[in-house]
Amino acid sequence: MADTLDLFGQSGPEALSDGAVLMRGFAVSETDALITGIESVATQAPFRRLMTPGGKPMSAAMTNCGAAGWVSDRRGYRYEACDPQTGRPWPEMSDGFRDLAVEAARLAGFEDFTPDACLINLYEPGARMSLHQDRDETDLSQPIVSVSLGLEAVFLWGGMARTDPTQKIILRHGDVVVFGGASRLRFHGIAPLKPGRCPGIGARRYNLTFRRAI
DNA sequence: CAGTCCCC
DNA sequence: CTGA
Repeated sequence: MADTLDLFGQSGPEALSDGAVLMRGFAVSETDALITGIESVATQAPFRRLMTPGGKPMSAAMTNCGAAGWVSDRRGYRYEACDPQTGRPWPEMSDGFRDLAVEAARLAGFEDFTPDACLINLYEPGARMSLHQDRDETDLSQPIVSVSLGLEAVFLWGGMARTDPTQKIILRHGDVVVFGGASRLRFHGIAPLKPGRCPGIGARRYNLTFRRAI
């Protein structure tokens, strides 16, 4: 069974912790549509490096699609219906994006995922994301679905306290991580991206994170 | 008060 | 520092 799936670059869901599941290669067959979708979003809402509340630019660039988009500036973190840079609503979340996220959540044991936000992070070599929690969403009973595309990255999977030890997990093109339940508020991050190049995508990693924000 | 997704 |  596992061998058959492995022929297609996939394997069964793998538990990272209580409520957190890694599905290797789950999104590989959707690569072309996902990349096209990201490029379409980026033409309407360009990637930009947000400021942290402390006033420093993040190293990963971000954009969003869906009814709500995550933003950060000197006033804090929040979700906004419109892109502050253009004043227009964030681009629609396509059915293809939504269906992929809902199906991944379902396979991970979360039946009623209704995402309204997709944050798209663009990492270039050297970019990172320090340990943080996703806690700006209203309904913490809904999971986060994270899709990795392009260059591989070292995912830091921590605990409920910032100082808890972290597990290092290599996330490759097409891998999907779902975390919810007891793991919904775990600290997590991304180690500085190593240089490299991915066919068709280049020296970049995209990360799509689907959330129920409002 | 709590939060602090930054330091390439 | 900001915003609940």
